[in-house]
Amino acid sequence: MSITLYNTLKREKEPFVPLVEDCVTMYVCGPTVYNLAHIGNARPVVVFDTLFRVLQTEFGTVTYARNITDVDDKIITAAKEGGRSIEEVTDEFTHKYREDMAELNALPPTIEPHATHNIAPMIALTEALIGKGHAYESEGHVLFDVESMDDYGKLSNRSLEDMLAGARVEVADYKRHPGDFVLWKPAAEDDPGWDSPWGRGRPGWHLECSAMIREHLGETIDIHGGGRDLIFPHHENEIAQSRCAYGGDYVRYWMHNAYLDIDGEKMSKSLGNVRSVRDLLKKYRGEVLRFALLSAHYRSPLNFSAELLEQAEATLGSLYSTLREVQDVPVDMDVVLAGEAFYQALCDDLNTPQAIAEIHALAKQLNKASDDEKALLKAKLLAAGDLMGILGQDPEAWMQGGVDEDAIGADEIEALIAERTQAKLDKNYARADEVREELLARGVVLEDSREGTKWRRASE
RNA sequence: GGCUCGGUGGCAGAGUGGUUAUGCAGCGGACUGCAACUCCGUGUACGCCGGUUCGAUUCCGACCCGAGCCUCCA
Repeated sequence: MSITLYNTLKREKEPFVPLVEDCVTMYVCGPTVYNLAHIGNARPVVVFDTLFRVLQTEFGTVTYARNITDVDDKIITAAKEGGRSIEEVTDEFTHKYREDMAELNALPPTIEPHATHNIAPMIALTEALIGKGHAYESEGHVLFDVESMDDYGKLSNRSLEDMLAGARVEVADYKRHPGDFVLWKPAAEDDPGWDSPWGRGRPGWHLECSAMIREHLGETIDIHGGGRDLIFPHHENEIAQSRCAYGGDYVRYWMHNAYLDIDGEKMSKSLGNVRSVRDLLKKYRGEVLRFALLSAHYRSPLNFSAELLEQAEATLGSLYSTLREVQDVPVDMDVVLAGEAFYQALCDDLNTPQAIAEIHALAKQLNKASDDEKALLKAKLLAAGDLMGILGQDPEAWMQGGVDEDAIGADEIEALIAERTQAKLDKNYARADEVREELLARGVVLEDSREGTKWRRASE
Protein backbone atom coordinates (compact mmCIF):
# COMPACT_ATOMS: atom_id res chain seq x y z
CA MET A 1 0.00 0.00 0.00
CA SER A 2 1.56 3.23 -0.96
CA ILE A 3 1.15 6.23 1.27
CA THR A 4 0.33 9.61 -0.20
CA LEU A 5 1.01 12.82 1.66
CA TYR A 6 0.26 16.45 0.94
CA ASN A 7 3.52 18.32 0.80
CA THR A 8 3.24 22.00 1.70
CA LEU A 9 6.42 22.66 -0.25
CA LYS A 10 4.88 21.49 -3.51
CA ARG A 11 1.28 22.24 -2.65
CA GLU A 12 0.09 18.86 -3.79
CA LYS A 13 -0.23 15.29 -2.71
CA GLU A 14 2.60 13.00 -3.67
CA PRO A 15 3.57 9.40 -3.02
CA PHE A 16 5.61 9.04 0.13
CA VAL A 17 8.93 7.34 -0.40
CA PRO A 18 11.47 7.57 2.42
CA LEU A 19 15.00 8.60 1.64
CA VAL A 20 16.36 5.38 3.12
CA GLU A 21 14.42 2.29 2.23
CA ASP A 22 12.17 0.96 4.98
CA CYS A 23 13.37 3.67 7.34
CA VAL A 24 11.43 6.86 8.09
CA THR A 25 12.48 9.95 10.01
CA MET A 26 9.81 12.32 11.25
CA TYR A 27 9.98 15.44 13.38
CA VAL A 28 7.12 17.44 14.84
CA CYS A 29 7.43 20.76 16.63
CA GLY A 30 6.62 20.15 20.27
CA PRO A 31 5.59 22.40 23.12
CA THR A 32 7.21 25.33 24.79
CA VAL A 33 6.76 24.22 28.36
CA TYR A 34 5.53 27.29 30.19
CA ASN A 35 1.85 26.41 30.64
CA LEU A 36 -0.71 23.67 30.06
CA ALA A 37 -1.25 22.30 26.59
CA HIS A 38 -4.50 23.52 25.06
CA ILE A 39 -6.69 21.60 22.70
CA GLY A 40 -5.13 23.40 19.74
CA ASN A 41 -1.74 22.09 20.77
CA ALA A 42 -3.26 18.64 20.88
CA ARG A 43 -4.32 18.61 17.26
CA PRO A 44 -0.91 18.14 15.68
CA VAL A 45 -0.02 15.64 18.39
CA VAL A 46 -3.02 13.47 17.60
CA VAL A 47 -2.69 13.92 13.86
CA PHE A 48 0.97 13.02 13.69
CA ASP A 49 0.52 10.25 16.20
CA THR A 50 -1.96 8.74 13.79
CA LEU A 51 0.52 9.18 10.97
CA PHE A 52 3.18 7.56 13.17
CA ARG A 53 0.92 4.53 13.61
CA VAL A 54 0.21 4.29 9.90
CA LEU A 55 3.87 4.63 8.96
CA GLN A 56 4.78 1.84 11.34
CA THR A 57 2.53 -0.54 9.46
CA GLU A 58 4.42 0.11 6.27
CA PHE A 59 8.03 0.68 7.27
CA GLY A 60 10.39 -1.29 9.46
CA THR A 61 11.87 1.64 11.33
CA VAL A 62 10.08 4.88 12.06
CA THR A 63 11.97 7.38 14.15
CA TYR A 64 9.66 10.05 15.42
CA ALA A 65 11.14 13.02 17.27
CA ARG A 66 9.15 15.68 19.07
CA ASN A 67 11.10 18.36 20.85
CA ILE A 68 10.61 20.07 24.17
CA THR A 69 11.41 23.76 24.04
CA ASP A 70 12.58 24.48 27.53
CA VAL A 71 14.34 27.78 27.04
CA ASP A 72 12.29 30.73 25.86
CA ASP A 73 11.17 34.21 26.79
CA LYS A 74 7.76 32.98 27.84
CA ILE A 75 9.27 30.45 30.20
CA ILE A 76 11.46 33.09 31.78
CA THR A 77 8.47 35.35 32.19
CA ALA A 78 6.36 32.57 33.67
CA ALA A 79 9.10 31.68 36.13
CA LYS A 80 9.55 35.26 37.25
CA GLU A 81 5.84 35.81 37.65
CA GLY A 82 5.49 32.67 39.73
CA GLY A 83 8.61 33.31 41.73
CA ARG A 84 9.93 29.94 40.67
CA SER A 85 13.03 28.61 39.01
CA ILE A 86 13.15 27.90 35.30
CA GLU A 87 13.56 24.20 36.02
CA GLU A 88 10.53 24.07 38.27
CA VAL A 89 8.39 25.55 35.53
CA THR A 90 9.74 23.45 32.68
CA ASP A 91 9.69 20.23 34.71
CA GLU A 92 6.11 20.75 35.78
CA PHE A 93 4.78 21.47 32.32
CA THR A 94 6.88 18.86 30.56
CA HIS A 95 5.40 16.34 32.93
CA LYS A 96 1.86 17.53 32.49
CA TYR A 97 2.28 17.65 28.74
CA ARG A 98 3.31 14.02 28.65
CA GLU A 99 0.44 13.04 30.90
CA ASP A 100 -2.13 14.94 28.86
CA MET A 101 -0.92 13.57 25.54
CA ALA A 102 -0.94 10.05 26.95
CA GLU A 103 -4.58 10.59 27.91
CA LEU A 104 -5.22 11.29 24.24
CA ASN A 105 -3.72 7.89 23.41
CA ALA A 106 -0.77 9.54 21.74
CA LEU A 107 2.18 7.17 21.74
CA PRO A 108 5.38 8.58 23.15
CA PRO A 109 7.67 9.75 20.37
CA THR A 110 10.81 7.76 19.73
CA ILE A 111 12.96 10.68 20.82
CA GLU A 112 12.07 13.74 22.83
CA PRO A 113 15.03 16.09 22.58
CA HIS A 114 15.22 19.02 24.97
CA ALA A 115 16.54 22.31 23.72
CA THR A 116 18.70 22.81 26.78
CA HIS A 117 20.40 19.47 26.19
CA ASN A 118 21.42 20.45 22.69
CA ILE A 119 23.12 23.79 23.11
CA ALA A 120 26.45 22.65 21.72
CA PRO A 121 24.99 21.62 18.36
CA MET A 122 23.18 24.94 18.21
CA ILE A 123 26.39 26.85 18.74
CA ALA A 124 28.08 24.69 16.13
CA LEU A 125 25.30 25.41 13.67
CA THR A 126 25.61 29.13 14.30
CA GLU A 127 29.36 28.99 13.78
CA ALA A 128 28.90 27.09 10.55
CA LEU A 129 26.53 29.73 9.26
CA ILE A 130 28.91 32.53 10.14
CA GLY A 131 31.75 30.61 8.52
CA LYS A 132 29.85 30.26 5.27
CA GLY A 133 28.82 33.88 5.19
CA HIS A 134 25.15 33.31 5.97
CA ALA A 135 25.18 34.90 9.40
CA TYR A 136 26.78 37.84 11.14
CA GLU A 137 27.33 39.08 14.63
CA SER A 138 25.87 42.39 15.66
CA GLU A 139 25.66 43.91 19.13
CA GLY A 140 25.96 40.57 20.86
CA HIS A 141 23.37 38.96 18.60
CA VAL A 142 24.03 36.58 15.79
CA LEU A 143 21.65 37.04 12.90
CA PHE A 144 20.88 35.05 9.80
CA ASP A 145 21.42 37.06 6.64
CA VAL A 146 18.34 36.32 4.54
CA GLU A 147 19.78 38.04 1.51
CA SER A 148 22.56 35.50 1.41
CA MET A 149 20.15 32.74 0.45
CA ASP A 150 18.80 32.62 -3.09
CA ASP A 151 15.51 30.91 -2.51
CA TYR A 152 14.65 32.13 0.96
CA GLY A 153 10.86 32.13 1.25
CA LYS A 154 10.20 29.11 -0.94
CA LEU A 155 8.11 27.17 1.58
CA SER A 156 5.79 30.07 2.34
CA ASN A 157 6.07 31.32 -1.22
CA ARG A 158 6.94 34.87 -0.40
CA SER A 159 9.74 37.08 -1.50
CA LEU A 160 11.74 39.47 0.60
CA GLU A 161 9.95 42.32 -1.13
CA ASP A 162 6.58 40.86 -0.12
CA MET A 163 7.69 40.66 3.45
CA LEU A 164 8.85 44.24 3.44
CA ALA A 165 5.55 45.37 1.97
CA GLY A 166 3.67 43.77 4.80
CA ALA A 167 6.08 44.66 7.54
CA ARG A 168 4.27 45.98 10.52
CA VAL A 169 7.06 45.71 12.97
CA GLU A 170 9.79 48.08 13.88
CA VAL A 171 13.08 46.76 12.67
CA ALA A 172 15.74 46.32 15.31
CA ASP A 173 18.69 48.52 14.38
CA TYR A 174 21.17 45.69 14.70
CA LYS A 175 19.65 43.96 11.68
CA ARG A 176 21.05 44.50 8.21
CA HIS A 177 17.83 43.42 6.57
CA PRO A 178 14.42 43.57 8.26
CA GLY A 179 13.92 39.89 7.53
CA ASP A 180 17.09 38.80 9.26
CA PHE A 181 16.28 36.63 12.24
CA VAL A 182 18.05 35.86 15.47
CA LEU A 183 20.18 32.74 15.79
CA TRP A 184 21.74 33.63 19.10
CA LYS A 185 20.87 36.36 21.51
CA PRO A 186 22.59 37.71 24.60
CA ALA A 187 21.20 36.58 27.94
CA ALA A 188 20.51 38.96 30.78
CA GLU A 189 22.46 38.41 33.97
CA ASP A 190 19.81 36.43 35.83
CA ASP A 191 18.36 34.69 32.79
CA PRO A 192 19.39 31.26 31.58
CA GLY A 193 22.39 31.42 29.30
CA TRP A 194 25.35 29.52 27.96
CA ASP A 195 28.85 30.60 27.12
CA SER A 196 29.46 31.00 23.43
CA PRO A 197 31.93 32.65 21.07
CA TRP A 198 29.59 35.66 21.16
CA GLY A 199 29.37 35.89 24.93
CA ARG A 200 26.84 34.43 27.32
CA GLY A 201 23.58 33.95 25.56
CA ARG A 202 20.82 31.64 24.44
CA PRO A 203 19.54 30.25 21.17
CA GLY A 204 16.84 31.71 18.99
CA TRP A 205 13.75 29.59 18.59
CA HIS A 206 14.26 28.53 14.99
CA LEU A 207 17.79 27.40 15.71
CA GLU A 208 16.66 24.74 18.14
CA CYS A 209 14.74 22.60 15.69
CA SER A 210 17.40 22.77 12.98
CA ALA A 211 20.15 21.78 15.36
CA MET A 212 18.19 19.01 17.06
CA ILE A 213 17.06 17.49 13.79
CA ARG A 214 20.62 17.38 12.56
CA GLU A 215 21.83 15.99 15.87
CA HIS A 216 19.21 13.29 16.32
CA LEU A 217 17.81 12.47 12.90
CA GLY A 218 20.36 13.56 10.33
CA GLU A 219 20.97 16.07 7.59
CA THR A 220 17.87 15.31 5.57
CA ILE A 221 14.72 13.94 7.14
CA ASP A 222 11.59 12.62 5.55
CA ILE A 223 8.71 14.36 7.30
CA HIS A 224 8.46 17.53 9.31
CA GLY A 225 5.10 18.43 10.78
CA GLY A 226 3.48 21.21 12.73
CA GLY A 227 0.66 23.71 12.74
CA ARG A 228 -0.05 25.82 9.71
CA ASP A 229 1.02 28.96 11.51
CA LEU A 230 4.56 27.67 11.76
CA ILE A 231 5.13 27.78 8.01
CA PHE A 232 6.32 31.32 8.34
CA PRO A 233 8.60 32.27 9.85
CA HIS A 234 9.53 29.19 11.87
CA HIS A 235 9.82 26.50 9.25
CA GLU A 236 11.03 28.87 6.59
CA ASN A 237 13.87 29.85 8.87
CA GLU A 238 14.67 26.28 9.78
CA ILE A 239 15.11 25.55 6.11
CA ALA A 240 17.37 28.55 5.69
CA GLN A 241 19.57 27.54 8.61
CA SER A 242 19.91 23.88 7.81
CA ARG A 243 20.34 24.11 4.08
CA CYS A 244 22.83 26.94 4.26
CA ALA A 245 24.86 25.24 6.96
CA TYR A 246 24.75 21.62 5.91
CA GLY A 247 23.53 21.49 2.34
CA GLY A 248 21.08 18.68 1.74
CA ASP A 249 17.34 19.05 1.39
CA TYR A 250 16.67 19.29 5.13
CA VAL A 251 13.06 18.09 4.86
CA ARG A 252 11.47 16.15 2.04
CA TYR A 253 7.79 16.30 3.05
CA TRP A 254 6.41 19.28 4.94
CA MET A 255 3.05 18.68 6.59
CA HIS A 256 0.91 21.27 8.30
CA ASN A 257 -2.33 20.89 10.16
CA ALA A 258 -5.06 23.52 10.05
CA TYR A 259 -6.25 25.49 13.03
CA LEU A 260 -8.91 24.82 15.54
CA ASP A 261 -11.71 27.23 16.37
CA ILE A 262 -13.63 27.26 19.60
CA ASP A 263 -17.37 27.69 19.10
CA GLY A 264 -16.72 29.40 15.80
CA GLU A 265 -14.14 31.82 17.10
CA LYS A 266 -10.43 31.80 17.04
CA MET A 267 -9.00 30.51 20.27
CA SER A 268 -7.14 33.31 21.94
CA LYS A 269 -6.32 34.64 25.32
CA SER A 270 -8.11 37.89 24.61
CA LEU A 271 -11.35 36.06 23.91
CA GLY A 272 -10.81 33.97 27.02
CA ASN A 273 -11.72 30.77 25.21
CA VAL A 274 -8.47 28.86 25.49
CA ARG A 275 -9.36 25.35 26.55
CA SER A 276 -6.65 23.28 28.13
CA VAL A 277 -6.60 19.56 27.52
CA ARG A 278 -6.39 19.04 31.24
CA ASP A 279 -9.56 21.00 31.78
CA LEU A 280 -11.44 19.21 29.01
CA LEU A 281 -10.41 15.87 30.47
CA LYS A 282 -12.46 16.67 33.54
CA LYS A 283 -15.57 16.38 31.44
CA TYR A 284 -14.60 14.17 28.52
CA ARG A 285 -12.46 11.11 28.26
CA GLY A 286 -9.26 11.43 26.27
CA GLU A 287 -10.50 9.10 23.61
CA VAL A 288 -13.48 11.38 23.03
CA LEU A 289 -11.19 14.36 22.55
CA ARG A 290 -9.03 12.36 20.21
CA PHE A 291 -11.95 11.18 18.14
CA ALA A 292 -13.26 14.73 17.90
CA LEU A 293 -9.87 15.92 16.67
CA LEU A 294 -9.80 13.23 14.01
CA SER A 295 -13.36 13.80 12.85
CA ALA A 296 -12.22 16.44 10.37
CA HIS A 297 -9.35 16.11 7.94
CA TYR A 298 -6.14 17.49 9.40
CA ARG A 299 -5.81 20.15 6.71
CA SER A 300 -9.33 21.44 7.30
CA PRO A 301 -10.23 23.85 10.03
CA LEU A 302 -12.09 22.21 12.88
CA ASN A 303 -14.67 23.91 14.99
CA PHE A 304 -14.30 22.62 18.51
CA SER A 305 -17.60 22.78 20.37
CA ALA A 306 -19.73 20.99 22.91
CA GLU A 307 -21.82 19.58 20.04
CA LEU A 308 -18.73 18.13 18.42
CA LEU A 309 -17.67 16.46 21.64
CA GLU A 310 -21.09 15.10 22.37
CA GLN A 311 -21.33 13.67 18.91
CA ALA A 312 -17.88 12.14 19.31
CA GLU A 313 -18.92 10.57 22.58
CA ALA A 314 -22.14 9.23 21.08
CA THR A 315 -20.35 7.78 18.08
CA LEU A 316 -17.72 6.07 20.19
CA GLY A 317 -20.48 4.78 22.45
CA SER A 318 -22.23 3.26 19.48
CA LEU A 319 -19.04 1.60 18.25
CA TYR A 320 -18.24 0.25 21.69
CA SER A 321 -21.80 -1.01 21.88
CA THR A 322 -21.16 -3.01 18.75
CA LEU A 323 -17.97 -4.38 20.26
CA ARG A 324 -19.75 -5.25 23.48
CA GLU A 325 -22.07 -7.51 21.54
CA VAL A 326 -19.08 -9.53 20.39
CA GLN A 327 -17.10 -9.37 23.62
CA ASP A 328 -16.74 -13.12 23.78
CA VAL A 329 -15.69 -13.57 20.20
CA PRO A 330 -11.96 -14.29 20.17
CA VAL A 331 -9.76 -12.44 17.71
CA ASP A 332 -6.42 -13.97 17.06
CA MET A 333 -5.98 -13.53 13.35
CA ASP A 334 -3.83 -10.92 11.70
CA VAL A 335 -5.72 -8.52 9.53
CA VAL A 336 -4.24 -7.89 6.12
CA LEU A 337 -4.46 -4.14 6.12
CA ALA A 338 -3.61 -3.61 2.47
CA GLY A 339 -7.04 -4.51 1.19
CA GLU A 340 -9.03 -2.64 3.81
CA ALA A 341 -10.85 0.53 2.89
CA PHE A 342 -10.12 2.19 6.21
CA TYR A 343 -6.44 1.59 5.67
CA GLN A 344 -6.53 2.97 2.16
CA ALA A 345 -8.26 6.07 3.50
CA LEU A 346 -5.58 6.62 6.10
CA CYS A 347 -2.85 6.05 3.55
CA ASP A 348 -4.40 8.73 1.37
CA ASP A 349 -2.98 11.75 3.14
CA LEU A 350 -4.45 10.62 6.43
CA ASN A 351 -8.09 10.90 5.45
CA THR A 352 -9.49 10.24 8.90
CA PRO A 353 -13.11 11.22 8.12
CA GLN A 354 -13.13 8.67 5.33
CA ALA A 355 -11.57 6.12 7.64
CA ILE A 356 -14.28 6.80 10.21
CA ALA A 357 -16.91 6.25 7.53
CA GLU A 358 -15.32 2.88 6.79
CA ILE A 359 -15.30 2.07 10.48
CA HIS A 360 -19.05 2.71 10.53
CA ALA A 361 -19.43 0.37 7.59
CA LEU A 362 -17.50 -2.34 9.44
CA ALA A 363 -19.58 -1.85 12.57
CA LYS A 364 -22.74 -2.14 10.57
CA GLN A 365 -21.56 -5.38 9.00
CA LEU A 366 -20.58 -6.69 12.39
CA ASN A 367 -23.98 -5.84 13.86
CA LYS A 368 -25.69 -8.16 11.45
CA ALA A 369 -22.95 -10.69 10.92
CA SER A 370 -23.47 -14.42 11.27
CA ASP A 371 -21.45 -16.09 14.00
CA ASP A 372 -18.74 -17.36 11.69
CA GLU A 373 -18.18 -13.89 10.22
CA LYS A 374 -17.84 -12.12 13.51
CA ALA A 375 -14.24 -12.87 14.39
CA LEU A 376 -12.84 -11.42 11.20
CA LEU A 377 -15.03 -8.34 11.25
CA LYS A 378 -14.21 -7.70 14.87
CA ALA A 379 -10.52 -8.03 14.10
CA LYS A 380 -10.84 -5.52 11.28
CA LEU A 381 -12.75 -3.08 13.43
CA LEU A 382 -10.17 -3.29 16.17
CA ALA A 383 -7.34 -2.95 13.69
CA ALA A 384 -8.93 0.18 12.28
CA GLY A 385 -9.41 1.55 15.75
CA ASP A 386 -5.86 0.77 16.69
CA LEU A 387 -4.50 2.74 13.75
CA MET A 388 -6.53 5.72 14.87
CA GLY A 389 -5.83 5.24 18.55
CA ILE A 390 -9.41 4.45 19.48
CA LEU A 391 -11.63 1.50 20.46
CA GLY A 392 -8.85 -0.13 22.46
CA GLN A 393 -10.64 -0.26 25.79
CA ASP A 394 -12.85 -2.90 27.28
CA PRO A 395 -16.30 -2.23 25.80
CA GLU A 396 -18.19 -2.90 29.00
CA ALA A 397 -15.89 -0.62 30.95
CA TRP A 398 -16.24 2.10 28.35
CA MET A 399 -20.02 1.92 28.28
CA GLN A 400 -20.27 1.99 32.02
CA GLY A 401 -17.46 4.44 32.62
CA GLY A 402 -17.29 8.17 32.56
CA VAL A 403 -15.60 11.04 34.25
CA ASP A 404 -18.43 12.15 36.50
CA GLU A 405 -17.42 11.46 40.10
CA ASP A 406 -20.92 12.02 41.41
CA ALA A 407 -22.60 9.53 39.12
CA ILE A 408 -24.71 6.70 40.47
CA GLY A 409 -22.62 3.64 41.31
CA ALA A 410 -22.68 0.37 39.46
CA ASP A 411 -23.90 -1.59 42.49
CA GLU A 412 -26.95 0.56 42.86
CA ILE A 413 -27.66 0.32 39.16
CA GLU A 414 -27.39 -3.46 39.22
CA ALA A 415 -29.74 -3.62 42.20
CA LEU A 416 -32.34 -1.53 40.44
CA ILE A 417 -32.00 -3.60 37.31
CA ALA A 418 -32.59 -6.75 39.36
CA GLU A 419 -35.68 -5.20 40.82
CA ARG A 420 -36.92 -4.22 37.39
CA THR A 421 -36.25 -7.68 36.00
CA GLN A 422 -38.40 -9.17 38.73
CA ALA A 423 -41.11 -6.58 38.10
CA LYS A 424 -41.13 -7.57 34.46
CA LEU A 425 -41.48 -11.22 35.38
CA ASP A 426 -44.40 -10.21 37.55
CA LYS A 427 -45.82 -8.26 34.64
CA ASN A 428 -45.64 -5.20 36.83
CA TYR A 429 -44.71 -2.98 33.91
CA ALA A 430 -45.59 0.19 35.74
CA ARG A 431 -42.85 -0.44 38.27
CA ALA A 432 -40.45 -1.65 35.58
CA ASP A 433 -40.90 1.56 33.62
CA GLU A 434 -40.58 3.59 36.78
CA VAL A 435 -37.16 2.08 37.49
CA ARG A 436 -36.08 2.72 33.93
CA GLU A 437 -37.21 6.32 34.14
CA GLU A 438 -35.45 6.81 37.42
CA LEU A 439 -32.18 5.48 36.05
CA LEU A 440 -32.51 7.53 32.90
CA ALA A 441 -32.94 10.63 35.00
CA ARG A 442 -29.66 9.72 36.65
CA GLY A 443 -27.87 9.30 33.35
CA VAL A 444 -28.19 5.55 32.88
CA VAL A 445 -29.77 4.02 29.80
CA LEU A 446 -31.09 0.46 29.93
CA GLU A 447 -31.03 -1.87 26.98
CA ASP A 448 -32.91 -5.16 27.16
CA SER A 449 -31.65 -8.07 25.16
CA ARG A 450 -32.06 -11.81 25.08
CA GLU A 451 -29.11 -12.17 27.43
CA GLY A 452 -30.62 -9.79 29.94
CA THR A 453 -30.55 -6.11 30.65
CA LYS A 454 -27.42 -4.12 29.87
CA TRP A 455 -26.77 -0.57 30.86
CA ARG A 456 -24.59 2.32 29.81
CA ARG A 457 -23.98 5.87 30.82
CA ALA A 458 -25.74 8.37 28.62
CA SER A 459 -23.66 10.90 26.72
CA GLU A 460 -23.61 14.43 28.08
C1' G B 1 -1.15 45.47 0.30
C1' G B 2 1.41 40.37 -0.43
C1' C B 3 1.02 35.10 0.42
C1' U B 4 -1.97 30.71 1.69
C1' C B 5 -6.59 28.16 2.37
C1' G B 6 -11.71 27.66 2.34
C1' G B 7 -17.37 28.32 1.10
C1' U B 8 -21.12 20.86 0.28
C1' G B 9 -28.11 18.80 2.41
C1' G B 10 -31.06 20.94 9.52
C1' C B 11 -25.94 20.14 11.82
C1' A B 12 -20.97 17.83 11.44
C1' G B 13 -18.01 16.33 7.43
C1' A B 14 -15.52 13.33 2.99
C1' G B 15 -15.38 13.08 -2.11
C1' U B 16 -16.10 13.01 -7.39
C1' G B 17 -16.37 15.23 -14.83
C1' G B 18 -21.77 11.50 -15.49
C1' U B 19 -23.59 5.83 -10.97
C1' U B 20 -26.42 11.43 -5.25
C1' A B 21 -19.77 9.08 1.21
C1' U B 22 -20.47 8.72 6.45
C1' G B 23 -22.46 10.19 11.26
C1' C B 24 -26.11 12.89 14.14
C1' A B 25 -30.95 14.91 13.98
C1' G B 26 -35.95 14.04 11.24
C1' C B 27 -39.65 10.80 8.99
C1' G B 28 -41.76 5.61 7.96
C1' G B 29 -41.25 0.40 9.19
C1' A B 30 -39.28 -4.30 11.78
C1' C B 31 -37.95 -5.83 16.67
C1' U B 32 -39.89 -4.77 21.94
C1' G B 33 -44.96 -5.54 27.20
C1' C B 34 -43.66 -0.23 26.07
C1' A B 35 -38.88 1.67 25.20
C1' A B 36 -33.67 1.68 24.32
C1' C B 37 -30.14 -0.92 21.24
C1' U B 38 -29.99 -3.01 16.38
C1' C B 39 -31.85 -3.64 11.44
C1' C B 40 -34.62 -1.94 6.81
C1' G B 41 -36.40 2.25 4.06
C1' U B 42 -36.43 7.63 3.42
C1' G B 43 -33.83 13.53 2.24
C1' U B 44 -31.07 14.53 -5.51
C1' A B 45 -26.74 19.45 -1.04
C1' C B 46 -22.50 21.35 -3.36
C1' G B 47 -21.50 30.56 -2.54
C1' C B 48 -22.68 33.79 -7.24
C1' C B 49 -21.82 34.62 -12.63
C1' G B 50 -19.65 33.25 -17.06
C1' G B 51 -16.56 29.61 -19.98
C1' U B 52 -14.75 24.54 -21.57
C1' U B 53 -17.68 19.90 -22.19
C1' C B 54 -22.51 15.56 -24.79
C1' G B 55 -22.57 16.52 -19.42
C1' A B 56 -19.61 20.43 -13.77
C1' U B 57 -20.65 20.50 -7.23
C1' U B 58 -15.99 18.53 -9.38
C1' C B 59 -11.81 21.88 -14.71
C1' C B 60 -10.86 27.43 -16.17
C1' G B 61 -11.86 32.84 -15.32
C1' A B 62 -14.19 36.86 -12.78
C1' C B 63 -16.94 38.10 -8.49
C1' C B 64 -19.00 37.84 -3.38
C1' C B 65 -18.09 36.02 1.55
C1' G B 66 -14.93 33.89 5.34
C1' A B 67 -10.30 32.22 7.72
C1' G B 68 -4.94 32.06 8.52
C1' C B 69 0.10 34.05 7.93
C1' C B 70 3.27 38.49 7.02
C1' U B 71 4.06 40.17 15.27
C1' C B 72 9.24 33.44 18.01
C1' C B 73 0.45 31.79 18.70
C1' A B 74 -0.44 24.41 17.00
